[in-house]
Amino acid sequence: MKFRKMGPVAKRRFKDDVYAAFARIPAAVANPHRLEILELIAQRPRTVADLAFETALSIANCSQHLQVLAKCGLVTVERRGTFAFYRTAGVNVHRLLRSLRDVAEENDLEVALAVKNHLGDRDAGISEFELVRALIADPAVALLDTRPTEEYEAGHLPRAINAPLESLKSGKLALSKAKRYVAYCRGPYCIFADEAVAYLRERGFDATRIGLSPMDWEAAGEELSRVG
Amino acid sequence: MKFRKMGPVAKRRFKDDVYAAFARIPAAVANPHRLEILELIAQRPRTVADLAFETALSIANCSQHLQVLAKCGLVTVERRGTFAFYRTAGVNVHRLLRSLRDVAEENDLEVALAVKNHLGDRDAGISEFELVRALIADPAVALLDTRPTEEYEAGHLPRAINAPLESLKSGKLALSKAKRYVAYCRGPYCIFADEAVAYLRERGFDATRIGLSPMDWEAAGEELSRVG
DNA sequence: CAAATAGTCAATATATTTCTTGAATATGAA
DNA sequence: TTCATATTCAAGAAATATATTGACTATTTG
Repeated sequence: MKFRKMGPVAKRRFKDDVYAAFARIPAAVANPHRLEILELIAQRPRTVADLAFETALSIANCSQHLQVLAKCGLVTVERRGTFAFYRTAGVNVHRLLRSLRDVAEENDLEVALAVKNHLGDRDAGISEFELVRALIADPAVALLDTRPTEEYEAGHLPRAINAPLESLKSGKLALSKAKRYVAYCRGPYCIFADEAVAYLRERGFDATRIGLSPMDWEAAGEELSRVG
Repeated sequence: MKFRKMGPVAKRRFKDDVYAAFARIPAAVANPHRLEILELIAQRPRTVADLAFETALSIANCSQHLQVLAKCGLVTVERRGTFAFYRTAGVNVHRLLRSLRDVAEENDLEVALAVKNHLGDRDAGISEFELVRALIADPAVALLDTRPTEEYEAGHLPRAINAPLESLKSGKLALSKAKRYVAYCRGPYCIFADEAVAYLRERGFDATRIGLSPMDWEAAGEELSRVG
């Protein structure tokens, strides 16, 4: 079948339909809880109960949010026994989250403000992406993945060491004052890396954070390292 | 000021604040009319009345939508006399629109369905982006920008000729059966290129469409040509 | 089989978003 | 100054989205 000519009224109806369908994707992402859920499962797949706990939502509510996301194809489910593991649908979803953050950072002062209100003048950190490659290559630098071990295992930056706060506190990690520590976590709005940097600095180590997350790294077309 | 430690309750409040602020951007884009408005002014700046006409909205309603977009920093206004010219805030906004479309195309069957319902099996066209560079370089190919002249003048693909439907119909453009015509317009959900291709094919020309728009081209970091 | 667990569904009250209407403002022209 | 034009503002009705509650289904365990 070929393209069919339309009068002006048909054209308007067509456009209305297209944009209505199209708008469902931003609508799915336009809820604070769903955004948080998305960023969580972008780190690694999770069950409904996991997500409900981490987001402080009721299980029913969380399940409903997940279904909204699934209906738009933003997340997929895999059922194993009575569990439902949700994961992001693909790298395009990560790219979408990334470009939302880019716009937020460039345009929306309120996000930055909300962060400042709580964090004070957060450590500006080493800039971004271009540098990360150099950091990975630099043997004087130790990259610290400050996320929970499960997320580290699901994919981390090359050469990064898993170093969640408890792990640092336990003293099991051998740290050196000669090294330069660069911490990252789930992204610029996550505080794991801040906590780790604060902890390390108090003890006299050279520590900085970067805002880049493994999700961003992958969205930019780079490979993540995995365990096992 | 440095990073300040937070208890679990403070952390939750912090996250709620961050994601609430963050979600305002997708919320602004989550309305069909605002999406259409954004895609229109991504082509070239427009006045409120222009946009109201093109989207078939009342002027007051359109103005309100524009203010929602402006409040998130997605669009900017420039006032000249009694006119208000709205334009997209920058290339990040274009990238956001692009990644929404990517997700839509990959995941959301309904958009594709809405398109199919109205267009029939639309001409699949030559694939995408990678090819466009080759097309631009190929002297046997004539790139047709089928958008209105004002949009063409605001920025078009290198070597493209402005060829809105009326212009083709008027016969003022010298066309050759030896050429291969490749048409584009505002993007995959716009029908200008379809109309041009249909018109040319009826008359025995070799014509195809591509879905790529000048906006995408720019979002990918390429330069647009401008008149004047 | 019954009980426990993980998740989903359905109904409803609440909150938010959207469109319409008509008035208000602000600029430029006569 | 007066008028017309382009846009914005404000209030309210209608439509939509959200969180809560409690019931429901399906799978595993005893």
